[in-house]
Amino acid sequence: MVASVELVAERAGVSVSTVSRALRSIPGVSAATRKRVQRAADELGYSASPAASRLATGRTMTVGIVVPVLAKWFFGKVIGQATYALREAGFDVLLYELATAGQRQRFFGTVHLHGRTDGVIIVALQPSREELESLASQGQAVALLGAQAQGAGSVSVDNVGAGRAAVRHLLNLGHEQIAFIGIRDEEGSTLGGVPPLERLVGYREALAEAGLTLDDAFEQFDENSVAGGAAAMSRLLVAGRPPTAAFVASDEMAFGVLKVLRQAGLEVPRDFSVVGFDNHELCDVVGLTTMDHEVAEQGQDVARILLEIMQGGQAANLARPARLVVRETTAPPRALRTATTAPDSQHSAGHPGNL
Amino acid sequence: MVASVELVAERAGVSVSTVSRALRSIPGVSAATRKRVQRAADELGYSASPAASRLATGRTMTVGIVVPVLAKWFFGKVIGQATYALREAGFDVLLYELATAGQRQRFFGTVHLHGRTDGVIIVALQPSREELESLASQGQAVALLGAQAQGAGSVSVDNVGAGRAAVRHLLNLGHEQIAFIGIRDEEGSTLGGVPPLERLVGYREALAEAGLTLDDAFEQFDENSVAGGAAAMSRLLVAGRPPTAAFVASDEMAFGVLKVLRQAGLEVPRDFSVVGFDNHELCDVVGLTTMDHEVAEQGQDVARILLEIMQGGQAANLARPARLVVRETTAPPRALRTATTAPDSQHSAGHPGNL
DNA sequence: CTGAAAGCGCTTACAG
DNA sequence: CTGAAAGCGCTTACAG
Repeated sequence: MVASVELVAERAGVSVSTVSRALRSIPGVSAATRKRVQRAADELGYSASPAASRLATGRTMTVGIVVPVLAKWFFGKVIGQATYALREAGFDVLLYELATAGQRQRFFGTVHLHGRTDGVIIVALQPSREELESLASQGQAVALLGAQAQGAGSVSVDNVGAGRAAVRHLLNLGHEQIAFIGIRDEEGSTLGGVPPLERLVGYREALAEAGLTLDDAFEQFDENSVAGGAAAMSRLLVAGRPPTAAFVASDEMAFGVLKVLRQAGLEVPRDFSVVGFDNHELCDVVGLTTMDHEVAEQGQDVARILLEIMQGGQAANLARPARLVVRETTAPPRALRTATTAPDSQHSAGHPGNL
Repeated sequence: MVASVELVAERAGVSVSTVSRALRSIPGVSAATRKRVQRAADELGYSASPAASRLATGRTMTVGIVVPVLAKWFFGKVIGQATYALREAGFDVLLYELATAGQRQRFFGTVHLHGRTDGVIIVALQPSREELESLASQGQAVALLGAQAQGAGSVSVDNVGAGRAAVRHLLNLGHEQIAFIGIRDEEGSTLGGVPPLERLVGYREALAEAGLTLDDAFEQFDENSVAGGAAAMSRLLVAGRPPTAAFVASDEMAFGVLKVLRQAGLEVPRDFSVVGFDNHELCDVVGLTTMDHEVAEQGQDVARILLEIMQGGQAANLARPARLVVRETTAPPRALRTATTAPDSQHSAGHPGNL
């Protein structure tokens, strides 16, 4: 049902070599012939067999995108943006979801990409040296998002700085009992990537700089989801000395935090402040204060960087900014507020505390 | 860097034909030889060149997934589930985002899939007869999610019935001024698919059955996003005769509706009820009452159906259920409530109405 | 059960 | 500027 070069050559009255050259805009074909070939190809609805060209050239014009999970806003956004940029450049994209350590092992332990893709974008996964070597031996160009590695391009965010900024915002509001809710990696794998860990470092740095002591009980980890955030917050609620605010390493977890807080009868930000991370598209709906790190741009950047590598360019390493987006989930802690705000404050000192 | 059949054949001391047969578990190879070949292949880290096998067999062991947009929960969920099922069956997945009418035209107007995929899953897009013919001429098996067509497998939901159920819930609570907020298709294309239209039909049917008259001003359409829902709700707020409830065709739009309501000082569900559609993972966070239609299952089903077709089976057409999930955004309308609830109702009849 | 050889449909030196 | 031919790395009748 689909034409071949021979058909086109016959119809245009030239050899297959000429058809091949004419259609791929290779110099050394007269304008007239080129036009004739083009028309014949159009009339036949011809499109070169990808398998045959790949076999002949060794190039696949396809890129792989590897993510730890598909059904999350962050990854959907990144994939969407990267895919768009890749398609513009004429590349197809093959999708790989590595949700478990087992899948990850199988993916890197097998030669699968060779002959399927020319390069691969790895999102939120820190590949080991062996994994990187496997990719290299398969002839893959590689670009990382949210990680860095020798020989690979990358785009990342200063997560330590961003974490510190988030906590500083809370400190500046007067909070001193600040918790951290982070992403727990599944079964010891690094599926969640390193950024979550860096955010914890930023949290600790900010507290240390403020002269506050760290409290293990204030650092809670759980799976990166609404349920995970809710579970972590629930643990904080029963702590001996309850926090008045929390920096949550992902917006989705922060949504869960907000939910638990509401269920516990605590009003945000009156009774508790929370700042998230990502600037998820639904932050606006719940008014979540968060750290924005331009996810869409990261997706485009990582695609551009991979494209450059595949064209023989240098493997660029890009650092992207993060910034605080203040909405409605942060405010001074209640104790402080009653002391500093106007005397006619509606929150009397005798207000029954919920925490 | 990657071994070829010849290398393996040499190492195992057999011909390439035998290697090929042994590795693909084709009968007619002695157990001993098979074992020897397998070992040689393992030692060399051999994996058949996909380009070469595709050229020789005509099969790609790859499936395409086409969605109107990637960065949305619904599509991420569907893709994730379908991808998992496909991978289990040994297929790779190629991703295509058709966000604009132009992209759609280019995709179907060109022979692109031929030689790249054996079949394609099309999500939330109603392909025309020409588009279907193009896919068929390219040798593609096709399965639809959220649409139906001659010769294609499909999984869909009774959207008319689901829409009717959603509205009936509102009617049963006593609402009589019920609005519909739907998805507006971009520039006359059917990128949004038919389900949103069917939900409108269900809405109208329910109202008609209840003996209520339809009001054009109560039917608002906008883009399928938080912003779109917010814009549509804003239009409803300035209507001459304001509604007391709305059935919103997607949860994301419903989130926008909730946001506008809150900004307008209206309390949900006290002043206004809303029921969404999808059972988005974040419904739980905001307490949105919605219609669940088992999105994950739909993703698995459509993959299974495509797999069956590619194995030469019948193109199955599956209908899936939808059900109401009551949370916290629906209640009787205020007027009714003050009249029917206990006399000591805290909402006095004289309460200043916001709508 | 195993091997030699043709063929899948392109691309690309090599000649002219 | 154009064409004949080899080659990319598999698979699969066809013989044996």
